[in-house]
Amino acid sequence: MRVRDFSRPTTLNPDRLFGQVAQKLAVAIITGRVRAGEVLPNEDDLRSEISVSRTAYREAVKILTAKGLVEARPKSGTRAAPRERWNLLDPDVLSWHFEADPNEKFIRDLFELRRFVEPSAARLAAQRRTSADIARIEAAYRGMTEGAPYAEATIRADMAFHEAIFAAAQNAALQCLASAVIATLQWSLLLKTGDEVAYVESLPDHEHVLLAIIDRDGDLASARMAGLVIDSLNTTLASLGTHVATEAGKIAKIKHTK
Amino acid sequence: MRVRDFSRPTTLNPDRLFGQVAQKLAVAIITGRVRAGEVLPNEDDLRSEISVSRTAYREAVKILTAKGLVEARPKSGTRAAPRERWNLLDPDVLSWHFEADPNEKFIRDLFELRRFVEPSAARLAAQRRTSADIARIEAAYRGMTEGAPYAEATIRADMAFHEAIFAAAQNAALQCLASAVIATLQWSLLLKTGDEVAYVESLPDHEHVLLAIIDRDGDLASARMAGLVIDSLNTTLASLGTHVATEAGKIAKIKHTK
DNA sequence: ATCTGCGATAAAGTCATACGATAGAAGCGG
DNA sequence: CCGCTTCTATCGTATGACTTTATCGCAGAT
Repeated sequence: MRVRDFSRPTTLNPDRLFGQVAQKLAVAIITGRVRAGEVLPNEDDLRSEISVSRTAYREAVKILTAKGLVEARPKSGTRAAPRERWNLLDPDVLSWHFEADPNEKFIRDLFELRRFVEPSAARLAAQRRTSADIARIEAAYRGMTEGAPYAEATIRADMAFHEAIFAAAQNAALQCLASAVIATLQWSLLLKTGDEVAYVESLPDHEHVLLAIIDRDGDLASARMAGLVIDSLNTTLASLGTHVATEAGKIAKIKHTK
Repeated sequence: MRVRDFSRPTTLNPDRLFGQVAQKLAVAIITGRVRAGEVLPNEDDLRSEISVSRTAYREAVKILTAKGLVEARPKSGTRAAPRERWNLLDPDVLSWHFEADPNEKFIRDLFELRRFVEPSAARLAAQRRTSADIARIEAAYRGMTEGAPYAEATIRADMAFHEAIFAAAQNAALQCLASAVIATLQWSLLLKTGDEVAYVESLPDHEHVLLAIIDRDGDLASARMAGLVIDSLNTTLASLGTHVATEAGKIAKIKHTK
C-alpha cells in the first residue's frame, strides 16, 4: 500500500541544513538583495548567520544552479543569474517567491499564464476524462462547498480541484504547469482571505466547469474555466490593491500564517 | 561589452564531473532503466564506470533532486521519483530526454502544449511589441530564409524566431516556457531533416505571423501561429512515423550530429 | 604604444576521511 | 508468534588537502 505524502509539496527538504541555506540564498536573490553581480554573502553568511560547512553550502549552491538562480564559473566566482534564466515555474522557486514580496507584475504574469493554460486543460479534461477523474474532481468540489470559505481544508480542496482537472487532461507536459497554477491559486487565496463574497460566488462557477467536463463539452468547459480565472484575477487584484494601499505589513502577516 | 554565450543552452555544465554523473543518472531514470525503486547504480556506478568521489556524486544527486527526478529521504535511501514529480519543462530535463528515446506520446504532449501556449504568446507579442522586438523577430526570420533549409544557422534562426516572440510578449512566466518550446522545436527540426518541402512551405507562414505582429493584430497573430504549430506537428509526426517504421537507429545518428 | 603570451592567482571543483543520526532490517528473547 | 533490542546501511555534515580552470597583470616582442 503506497502512502502519498501530501505534507511535502516541494521536493526540497526544508528541515535539512542545505535546504535552509538554499532558501536563504534564493530569497536574497529573488528579493534583489543580491543582484546579477557576484554572490558576496557566501563567506560572510557562512560565518555570521549560521556557520555551515562548505559541503552544505556547496550543495545549496548546486540546487540553486539547477534551478537557474545562480551560475558558478571556476575562476570568476558564483554569481546570481539574471532573471531570464530563472526557472520561474519550478515549484521551489515559486515558493521562494512567496517568502519575498508579492510583486504585482509577477502575479499578473502568472494569472495571464493561467488564463492561457487552464481553459485548455479544462478542454482536454472534458475530452479525455475517465470516471475516476470525475470522481476526483467531484470530491474536491464537495470539499470546497463543505468547509468554511478560507479554512485550510477548503483551500486545499480548491487546489485539488484545479489539480485534478490538469490530471484529467492526460498531458504530462501540461501537468507540470499544474504546480505553478496551484501556487498562483494559493497565493491569491491567501491574499483574498476575508472576501467571503467572492469565494461563495465562485462556487457555482466551479460547479459549472465540473458539469461541462462531465458532459464532455470541451468548448463549454474551456469557456467556463476562462471566466473563472478572469474573475479570480479581478478579485485578487482588488484585494492586492487594498493590501498595498492600506498596510503593506499585512501581507507579511498573512504569509506567516501559511 | 557583454558577450552572450550561445554555446551553452543549458545551465548545467556538462564537462564538469558532477554534470556527467547527473546526466548519466538522469538518462538511466528517464529511459526507465531505473524505476521508481531505489537508485542502485550509485555505488556500482561509482566503481565501474568512472570512479568519482562521494562529493561529485552527491552534488549530482542534489541537481537531480532539484529537478524532481529523485527523492532522497534521510535514511531510507535515494530513490528515483515517479514521473509526475519530474520537472519536465526544465531545460536540462528536456535535453536529457533527447539522449533517451524520443517517446512519441511525450512529443505529442509537448506539441499540444505549444499549441496552447504559442498562439497566446503571439497574441501578447502583437499587443505589446516594441520596435526593438520587431527588429529581433525580423532578423530571425531573415536568417531562416537566407540559409539552407536544415543548416545549423537556419535552425538557430528558427528557434530565435520563436524565442523572440516569447520575449516580445513581456511575460516572465510565459517566457519560461520558451525554453521548452524551443527544445520541442529543435527536436522536431532534427527529426524532419531532409523534408525540405515542409520547411520551405513553412516560411510564408512564419512571415505571416511576423506581419500580424507588426500590425498589432493579436487575433490574427494567434490564429496564424496556431496554424504554424499544427502544421509542424503534422510534418513531425509524419517524419517520426517514417523514422520509426524504417530504421530506429537513424534517430540516434541524427541526434549525434547535433 | 599596442599586441602577445606566460605566469601568478583566486575561486570552483574534486578527493579522502571521519563522525553523527536514524530508518529499517536482523537477531534475540519472551 | 510477537515485541524488543541491536546492528547495519545510508544520508547528512564537517574538514583539510589537492586539482583544475580561467582571469588578470606583467613582461617581452612587434
